[in-house]
Amino acid sequence: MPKGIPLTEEEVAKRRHEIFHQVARVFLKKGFQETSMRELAGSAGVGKSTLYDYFRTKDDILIYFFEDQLNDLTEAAQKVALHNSPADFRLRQVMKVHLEFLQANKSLFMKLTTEAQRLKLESQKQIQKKRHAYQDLLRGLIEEGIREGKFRNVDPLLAARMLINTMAPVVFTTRPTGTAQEMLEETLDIFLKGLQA
Amino acid sequence: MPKGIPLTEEEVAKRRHEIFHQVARVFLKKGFQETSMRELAGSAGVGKSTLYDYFRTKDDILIYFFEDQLNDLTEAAQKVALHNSPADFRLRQVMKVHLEFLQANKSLFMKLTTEAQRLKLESQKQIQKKRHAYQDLLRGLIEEGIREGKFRNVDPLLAARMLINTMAPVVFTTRPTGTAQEMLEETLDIFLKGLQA
DNA sequence: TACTAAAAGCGAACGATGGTCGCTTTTAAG
DNA sequence: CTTAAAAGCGACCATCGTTCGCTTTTAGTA
Repeated sequence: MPKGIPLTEEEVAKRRHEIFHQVARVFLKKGFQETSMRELAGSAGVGKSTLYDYFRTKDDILIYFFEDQLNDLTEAAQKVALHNSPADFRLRQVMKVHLEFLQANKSLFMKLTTEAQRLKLESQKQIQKKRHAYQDLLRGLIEEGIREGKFRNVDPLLAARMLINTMAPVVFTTRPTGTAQEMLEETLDIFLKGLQA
Repeated sequence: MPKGIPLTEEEVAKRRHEIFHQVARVFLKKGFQETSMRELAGSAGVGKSTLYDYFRTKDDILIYFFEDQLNDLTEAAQKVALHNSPADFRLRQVMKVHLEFLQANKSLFMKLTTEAQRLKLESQKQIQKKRHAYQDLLRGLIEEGIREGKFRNVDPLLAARMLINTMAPVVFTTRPTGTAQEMLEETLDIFLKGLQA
């Protein structure tokens, strides 16, 4: 990277992604909190301060990519949610997309989700808004299902939060009862049957 | 506490409880990870090393009491689970006991549950066994419900984990949709209807 | 009564951490 | 050739969790 010439925003974003994927290799193995900035820098082949040139704090390294992925999930889910089919079918499709995200790239999003819950409380506040956006998307689908007579009259936000909070721990567990796909399908079955009108 | 005379195990346990409830006052406000050993010691009116005389590590302070409460919950739930009534009714009663635990002492167990998820990964392994014990209790109830024809044939461990993992985040939320009682009741409704034969 | 070992309590010190400061090198503009 | 600006980064800082070893108190023993 030549000095003396300021980087464009694209170059900064590209550099962040490069650094992230390099540091991810080490922290996904031993845990984000268990990995020091010195170790992260070493695995990216840069100096410790370089991390601070691209990220405000240590927590921001994880937040930046967690939010990136959560945005992608919300957008992908939004596309599915806009299909012209019954709400319960679309909800099921959205949750399949969610599972795909959880499992992609050696469960990167899954692991980021788990690590995000272990960040400092201040850091978690930053993520909250984007989590709400995804919750609201599911809430909309559940509301449609209620209007269509497919779902009974439950609190849609509660149901949305119930579903989301169930996802990661049910799939990412030390006591699996089947494949991730099977566990998700069964969880969805129980949930959707619980909503059935 | 007189020196020169070794403390009995009861005295040690009593002392631990005293210290814990003193340190809890400060870390429940600002987060366990956000509170230093120096601050914990100060709030208990003891020296920093005194904490190490009673607890092996910082994490052990929280683990000791989290496990204590989880044992109490499992025992209380066990008593309810042994009643002579339909399994679906008993499951509902057990979850009421669970909510009582989550809400007691200004949500002490709830907050410990949340903080426990932010401990070091090694520390979390320590808690796992006791978590499994509670999961197995609910699994047993669900299995009975299936045998009684009250529940349909789902994987009982998956369903148990689904329910437990739903509890804390649904009730302890920044986006409540009612009182804790109401949110729990509705969550249980959705879940039990989902299991219905 | 004096001595001694053992126990509780604890502050100084240690090695490690996240984060900052300011230096070095490279680059383009004038 | 000079200069300002930018990227990169290691030494340094304050604070952390944990350990070491000291002080005080106590009871048992000679």
